[in-house]
Amino acid sequence: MPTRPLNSSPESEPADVFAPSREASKEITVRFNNTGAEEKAPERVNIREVARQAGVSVATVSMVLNASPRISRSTHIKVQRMIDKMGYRPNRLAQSLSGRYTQVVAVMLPPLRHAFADAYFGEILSGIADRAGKLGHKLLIEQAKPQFVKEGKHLELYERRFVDGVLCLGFNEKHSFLSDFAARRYPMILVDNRFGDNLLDYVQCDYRLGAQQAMNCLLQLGHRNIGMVYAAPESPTARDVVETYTARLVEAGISPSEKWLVDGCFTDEGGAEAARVLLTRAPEISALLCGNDKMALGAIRYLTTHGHRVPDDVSVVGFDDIQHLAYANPSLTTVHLPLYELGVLACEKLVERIRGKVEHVAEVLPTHLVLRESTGMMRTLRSES
Amino acid sequence: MPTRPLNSSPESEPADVFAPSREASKEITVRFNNTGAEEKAPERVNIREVARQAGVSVATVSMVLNASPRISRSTHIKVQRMIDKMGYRPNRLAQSLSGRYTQVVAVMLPPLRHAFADAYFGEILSGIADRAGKLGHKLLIEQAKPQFVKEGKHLELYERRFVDGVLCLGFNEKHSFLSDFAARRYPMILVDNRFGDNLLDYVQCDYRLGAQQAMNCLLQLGHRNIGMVYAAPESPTARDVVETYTARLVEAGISPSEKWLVDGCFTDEGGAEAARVLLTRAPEISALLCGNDKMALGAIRYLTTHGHRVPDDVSVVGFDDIQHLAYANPSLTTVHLPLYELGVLACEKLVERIRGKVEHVAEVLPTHLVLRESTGMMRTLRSES
DNA sequence: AGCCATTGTTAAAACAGTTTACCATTATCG
DNA sequence: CGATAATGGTAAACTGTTTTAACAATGGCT
Repeated sequence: MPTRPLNSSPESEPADVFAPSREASKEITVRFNNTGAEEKAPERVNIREVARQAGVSVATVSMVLNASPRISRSTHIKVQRMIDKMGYRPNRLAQSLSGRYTQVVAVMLPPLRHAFADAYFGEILSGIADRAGKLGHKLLIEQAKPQFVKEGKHLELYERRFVDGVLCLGFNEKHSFLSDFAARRYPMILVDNRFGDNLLDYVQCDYRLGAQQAMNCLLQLGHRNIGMVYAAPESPTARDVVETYTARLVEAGISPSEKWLVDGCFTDEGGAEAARVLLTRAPEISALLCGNDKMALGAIRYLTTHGHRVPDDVSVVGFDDIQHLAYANPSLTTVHLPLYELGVLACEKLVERIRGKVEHVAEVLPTHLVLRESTGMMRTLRSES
Repeated sequence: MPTRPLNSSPESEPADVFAPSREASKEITVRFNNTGAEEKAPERVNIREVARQAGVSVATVSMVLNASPRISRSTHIKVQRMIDKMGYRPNRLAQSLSGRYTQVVAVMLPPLRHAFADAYFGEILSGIADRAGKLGHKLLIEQAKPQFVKEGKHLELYERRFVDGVLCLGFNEKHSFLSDFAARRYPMILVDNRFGDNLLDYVQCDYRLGAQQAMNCLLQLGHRNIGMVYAAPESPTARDVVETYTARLVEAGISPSEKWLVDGCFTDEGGAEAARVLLTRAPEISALLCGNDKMALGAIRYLTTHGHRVPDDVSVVGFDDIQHLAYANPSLTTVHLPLYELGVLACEKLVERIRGKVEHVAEVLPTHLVLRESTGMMRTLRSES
């Protein structure tokens, strides 16, 4: 999608955004404060004040703010000028209280220790944040700690009118509290996952397609004994990958073995350990498909430090295409998930759902393979050629 | 709401000239509702409803909610019971509108492409989020894109009453808009940085101490020709490190050379490139101090792939101690920054500042060295022993 | 008994907007 | 020319809470 500069330098903006006149008045304000009179220093102006100064009713100012067609051009200009002159900014608490929407959406993260420092979540969040900004929505972040859910705070988010809707990242069918949202018809979208029964709204990457792309690559390179480091079997999308992996093996006339499958817990260390287990109990393996890049990296680290060259002895394919891994050594061949775009889509669809423009959300985004250095032809084929 | 009946009672009562009881006419409404249909499932209950059912005034319910000591024990229990029974949740838009605080704080991130996926920001954010939760505050995230600042949206955050205060991560003196907050006395705390004039509130790690710990380590291992990969010279804390590095060299009787200093831009690739430049133009270097872990990692990657063993030929020390790097090969000796704790402290202090409990915030947290495998005795010393 | 505190409760006035029903003007048309 | 429609604007009701001033009902003390 948008290809932004890697180092977008913020100093491109002018040094002083505001007119010096405003700065001057500020100084006066501060002095006034210091003499100890009243702390009404920032002098909040409200809609009534604007209406009086513009010589119109409060309703008229409100309609100007909301660009109502019932206001004539001349009145609109007159009022808008006064708004600018007085520096009036509508109080959005009052707006939301009397209106229908809060214009805030929440992002819920799972209770992992490093949820905020995660490359996978981060990429999705970037997309969400960008689109939310464009749609005039603010973003609230919450981590769904057990305590949080137990106290029903996830429902309070709506019921106390903190937000209009919620995006849930990194949850799976084990997190039954997610059904609470649907039961009350509160707008919620599951991001990059779905529930088995498809009763919950979701947007996700096409993990089946991704797994096929990865398997095609390995099979075409001549690999037949392909191991898989999976994770989170309780997640439908993760199961998609395993199922596709198995199906492709069968299609290629290879009978998949239980010995070729190990859980790597989505972590770096888990990936390393999984590689150890796999190559110990199934030395015939010449390629590994990993459920995410972190596990792939861990696997490569284990392999290279234990006498297996990558890709000469063992090929490795990852999943995610997280940043800064193009520089790894060897650089990782991986299935690119359009996570930024998924975040954008999730936010877009959530707002549509909030506005009642759609009833149900179920969207899938295609993946593609990024061929780098961690994959190669199978050993025997290479020596033959 | 769009379909708001102006006249809340369905049956048109004669204008109740004598009855000042809006409450009375509402009772009819409610009875009507209750005996009528049940289709309006979520049926929002408000404080008036609770008051009527409990047979007390709205003020009393409000005081029960806020645990006012002016309410008798018996009344408190009676009202609380009704609140629970009806599942009443106070509308926080109304609470904030009438009250002094929104109970929301914003976190501002710099306009970097991967700001949300960053291990450094993520660790601080974890601390902020945990403490905010404990203090009953919600978290809003914003990325300070140039456009955002240019339109004055950072001030709107307060002026339209989105938040009570702001925490700014990853900014430096070049970002002059930060002074806007202080000029208006809006609560804002700079996290892990400060402005030269110290007019802005801040909390930070003790970078001078950290740099000393790192230099002590290298000097004690016998290194004398120590290079430095720095970054962001416009940031006071980053300058602290460079200054301390230079000072310690001088103290040890070593004259620092300009050739030993290279900017690595805080990135992995920058670190690799910096290492290349340093070892090309100053082959005498036997140790590197890096301004963060990412650059250290990049440097190690360059070194190990270009005939320099780490730590046998060159020792490397990082800064940050970001997670999952303990597993790198060789694992990284680094200065641990208490980023989680810094986040907690920042949030704590911001809320104190909002509440008016403190006037100015300036806190510094100590660092400590984590000795791992990327450092070793200097070559010549080793061979002597 | 009369007076002053103390205690617990309440009516009403904020807070700052949006929306609706209604009311003047003009404009259109048979 | 008068009835009807369209246009532009407004008063007041409404969103759901906190807070303050006032008030009744006790209790303690001369």
